[in-house]
Amino acid sequence: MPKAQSIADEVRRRIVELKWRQGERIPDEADLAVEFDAARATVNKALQVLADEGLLDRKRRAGTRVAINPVSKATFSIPIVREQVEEAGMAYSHRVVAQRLSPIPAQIAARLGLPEGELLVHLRAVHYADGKPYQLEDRWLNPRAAPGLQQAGFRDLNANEWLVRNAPYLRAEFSFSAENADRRDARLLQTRQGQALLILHRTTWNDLGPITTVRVAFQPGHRFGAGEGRDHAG
Amino acid sequence: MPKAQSIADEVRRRIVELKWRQGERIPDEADLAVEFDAARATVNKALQVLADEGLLDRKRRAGTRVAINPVSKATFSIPIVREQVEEAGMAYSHRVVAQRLSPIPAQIAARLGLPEGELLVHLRAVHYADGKPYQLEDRWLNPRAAPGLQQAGFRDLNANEWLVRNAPYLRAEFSFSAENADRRDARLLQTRQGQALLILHRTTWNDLGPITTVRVAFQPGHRFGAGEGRDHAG
DNA sequence: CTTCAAAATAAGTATAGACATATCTGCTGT
DNA sequence: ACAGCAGATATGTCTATACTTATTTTGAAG
Repeated sequence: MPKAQSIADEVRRRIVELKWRQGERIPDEADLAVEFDAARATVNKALQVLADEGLLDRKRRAGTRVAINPVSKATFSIPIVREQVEEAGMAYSHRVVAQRLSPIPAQIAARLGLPEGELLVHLRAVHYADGKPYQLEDRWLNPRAAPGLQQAGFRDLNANEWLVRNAPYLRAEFSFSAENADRRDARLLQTRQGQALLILHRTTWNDLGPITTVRVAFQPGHRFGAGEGRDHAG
Repeated sequence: MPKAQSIADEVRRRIVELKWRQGERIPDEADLAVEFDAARATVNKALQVLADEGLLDRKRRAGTRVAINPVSKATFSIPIVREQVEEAGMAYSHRVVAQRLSPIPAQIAARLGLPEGELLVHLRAVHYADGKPYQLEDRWLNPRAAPGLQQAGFRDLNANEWLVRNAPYLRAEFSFSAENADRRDARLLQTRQGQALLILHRTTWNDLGPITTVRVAFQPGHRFGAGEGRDHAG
């Protein structure tokens, strides 16, 4: 095991076992280097890891303190829905329900930071697993931030897959909420009106501007998990 | 701006602008060190950052490639609800609805990795903002993993706050789902039965075992956001 | 042509040394 | 008492060097 990592583990252990308490100052890098018989750079690396994890707060001259409230990093992948379904051993299919160039409403404009009424591609599609609705996408696409999108053809484009493979992004925003299924949601997901649905809003940007924003409505009962250090799907 | 960071930014730019495409091999550390006039250690640090972000896949001898699978990291903190409410300029209050030592049902046992029937503290509480229900907690606490919990007294304990301040954890798991409010949810959140509720399940562990698992039901309409990512696509 | 071992390679890790920079502490003079 | 400056100090960053380790390539032996 790498030395830096074993130092990080030991420091983590001391924090979890309350040997070093929240808000308390811990020995400086030089002292720890002596204690662990390592170079200062190695101790520095270990402590930086813990600071990234949110366990330590570090400030020049002021030293290193145990963070007051720890932060958890969860990892989301933006999955290719087809692969996700197939990995679960089910047959994937996909249907584009609607698709046209359309002026964006105020709410979407605000989310994207574009002027209201700008023309973007509006796409509604359903992903199926073994013929049953799996998730429902309501998506706006900005061809200006994703050159090549026009050529990809919109007729039966699987936007999710095309974007994952062709449009790297610099920034993303996620939010979760819950909504009662309206008439359309219920019809497309083949469930009853009023059914509680987990809704994920996701927007991505690159240096040319917003790429896409999407509202994903999951199949009733779906659980979206995120555990520390693990890759998870959605 | 630190050199390592500007190298990372430049590499990121080349990926986003498709100069280096997915799956493609990028120059090795030594070559990049020459190009950017830096030591190899500095280039290494920059590329490690990008690999952590999920943008690059690195393997000894095989070199560094642009990652195929997009991964986005979002950071959750476990908030102190009281502070969250007060920061929004509202008055916080809190009510413990039920609380007793109770054998855990199978579902909770499975989630915690403990034997069914083990005695844990079961707690139900409501957090209020300006007198209106803000969120509803249904929590199981393991005193064995959080010594001092007994002394903290369960009568009107704000478990959320006590835990954040006194029980650092090593691992956490989150999941989101949506549920229609049942009778009890509706009563405690002062909403109608059937209302779609965003549900967060959260479990934390330290080296002594599971600390707590909690089901949080948010006020109707609540949106749980997580921003900041940096990778691929859609 | 196959198998397997040795060589080459690129990343992984650690080190000592140096300098930069933020910020805390204490001193100084008014 | 107080403002402001000077030093001290802990972390931030970079470099050159060395050695380690996983993996691919090569090439020799069967």
